[in-house]
Amino acid sequence: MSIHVTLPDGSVRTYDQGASAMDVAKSISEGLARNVLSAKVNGEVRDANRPLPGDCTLQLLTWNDPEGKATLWHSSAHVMAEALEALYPGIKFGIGPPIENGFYYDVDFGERSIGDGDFAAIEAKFKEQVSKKLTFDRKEVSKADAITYFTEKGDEYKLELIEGLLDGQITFYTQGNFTDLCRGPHIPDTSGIKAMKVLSLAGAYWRGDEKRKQLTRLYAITFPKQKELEEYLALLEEAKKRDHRKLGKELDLFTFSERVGAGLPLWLPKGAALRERLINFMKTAQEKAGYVQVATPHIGSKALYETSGHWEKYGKDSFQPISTPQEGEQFMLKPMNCPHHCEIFASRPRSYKDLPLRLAEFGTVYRYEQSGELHGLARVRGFTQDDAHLFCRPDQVKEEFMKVIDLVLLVLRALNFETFEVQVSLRDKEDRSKYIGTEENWEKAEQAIIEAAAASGLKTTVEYGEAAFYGPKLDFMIKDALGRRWQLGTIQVDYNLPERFELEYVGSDNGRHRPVMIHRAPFGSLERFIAVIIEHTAGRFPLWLTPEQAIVLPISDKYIDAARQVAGDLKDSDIRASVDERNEKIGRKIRDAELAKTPFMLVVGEKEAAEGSVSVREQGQGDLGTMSPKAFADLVGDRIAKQLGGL
RNA sequence: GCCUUUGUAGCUCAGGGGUAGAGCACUUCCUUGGUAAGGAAGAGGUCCCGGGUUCAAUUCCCGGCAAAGGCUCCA
Repeated sequence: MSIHVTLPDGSVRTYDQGASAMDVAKSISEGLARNVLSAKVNGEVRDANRPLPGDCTLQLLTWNDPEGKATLWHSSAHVMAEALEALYPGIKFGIGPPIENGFYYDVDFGERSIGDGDFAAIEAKFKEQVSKKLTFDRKEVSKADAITYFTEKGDEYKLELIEGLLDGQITFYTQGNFTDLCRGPHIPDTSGIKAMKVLSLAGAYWRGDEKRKQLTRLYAITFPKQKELEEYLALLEEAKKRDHRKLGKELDLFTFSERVGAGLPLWLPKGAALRERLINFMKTAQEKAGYVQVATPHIGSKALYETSGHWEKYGKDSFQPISTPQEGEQFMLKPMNCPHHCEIFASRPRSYKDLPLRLAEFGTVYRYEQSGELHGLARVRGFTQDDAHLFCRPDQVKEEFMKVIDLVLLVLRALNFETFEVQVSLRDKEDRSKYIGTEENWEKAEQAIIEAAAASGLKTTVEYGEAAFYGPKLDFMIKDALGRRWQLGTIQVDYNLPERFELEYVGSDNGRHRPVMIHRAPFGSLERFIAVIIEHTAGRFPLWLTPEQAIVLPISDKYIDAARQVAGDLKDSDIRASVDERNEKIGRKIRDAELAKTPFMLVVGEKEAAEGSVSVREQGQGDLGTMSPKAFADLVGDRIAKQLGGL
């Protein structure tokens, strides 16, 4: 009997019954066989040395395939577990999956406490195990046997996992002295692992549940080459340099104060000015799109949030109400602007002719975040949204939604964000208790979003369970320097708040109708948005946004007056410029301006002072030659116009 | 909130039971220099806060506060 194996290039090869993916690899080349980590057989990732099931399609997986990497890392997790068990007998294991960059294993160390001082020993033991060229042996076991094994071992976590599995589908893998409950697949043997590093350690609740025991999670990563590990560590270092918390300090944009409180950013003059420019940019774009600005207070009566449903949903987990001293009235720091805006809509009768009504406000809101969740500007307790609420007729929803998508794309383009993900966030498929509103309205809202996104030609992914409690969302996500994903802009369709606030307009039929609300914030929060811009640009902001667009550098203090004249001329052309009047050589001034990431340096010496010109140098680019201040101003103006896309 | 780590000059960090250290930044002086660091001198600290141990604590212990990584990746 022989079997036919179809390879990715479409070629078909014939092998004896019982041949493995590894046999196929060997028949192609020894080099390939050495690099095979696992194999995709009929779309399923399996051990490379398992016999093929018969005629099949086969893709050999190596380090160059995401699944290949995952296999190596998963196997590495087993080896790390073995190393840990050898070092710390009696410990218990949770789960140990591969992740985006490496793998982790959750371990119950019992009374023992592990710190990063223990990493070296773990790495050494790991290398010792790996050098034995251990193989991973797969074994199918009955549920009863599996339970017996881990009962004897005393590992209640594995037992709990087994409980959730079906008899007949349980497999163990053994390498060296370590046997683990595992679906697999694994790499042929450990010789492919050449470099390993324990990266960090963290507490992680068993099964992600805060109420259950906290295990110790060890993050680590392995590579088939030592050099790749070094490159990866260098990459992490590089990412640290882009960290917005570090750059924000270096660029004098913002700070935090213990005395003011955690998660409450203080904007320094340069940062505040940058924020202001973002706000003005958005205001201009919104005015063109038919929005009107409103302004509302930072607090609102508790009753307002009882009406909106926020109190019931978030009351316990938000800043608690503040009370008036005499009457004991209760007010909340506002966590959202929408209830206030609903009341503005309700302040007088509305006609269908008034719709859509687009109320915009740069509203500062306050949300309690657990102390451990705070993160620079990206997660804070007080932040400003570029918020707006569009009240429209049901027949206008799709068009309005699409207009908002256009606005978000305009913003992303002006800030050079080329890569972002768009996520359609819908309700949890099973648990609907988290949401308010009728099934019918949710259906309508979800449909509206899906259709509008499709009509705008956006590539989207759908996530269930990510919707807001009052409606589905379209979220724009960006990755930061460390690869963490942040939600920026968001657009949400909401049929519920208009109902809770009993909002109405008079239709052309002279009857009363309920408007639909669209919540939207292209930046999301200004704080988080600025954090992401900082990391995305490594502090080299777009010219229109940057705090200082040009710095004038006199060659010596004989030319300070000429330099001041130039700076004055530039100011008249609305260019932000200052003069470096320090008693330093030109080389030093240039170096400092380069490091400060000032986009343009204008050198003024004897020649320039005499002819009223400037010698222009662009940050990171070098000398652009001599020109008049006017010509330079035009150059800056042109670049900005291009960036802003005509706004 | 919980786990691990950290907190020393404006910044980055070294140190260590008994006068507190470096580099950069800052101030003053010298230098007037043409596209990435000119020279010299000087000033600068509640060693996060509170308690304990000790003859003596910035250092060791306990408790706070703040910051970092994680608690979402499901055999």
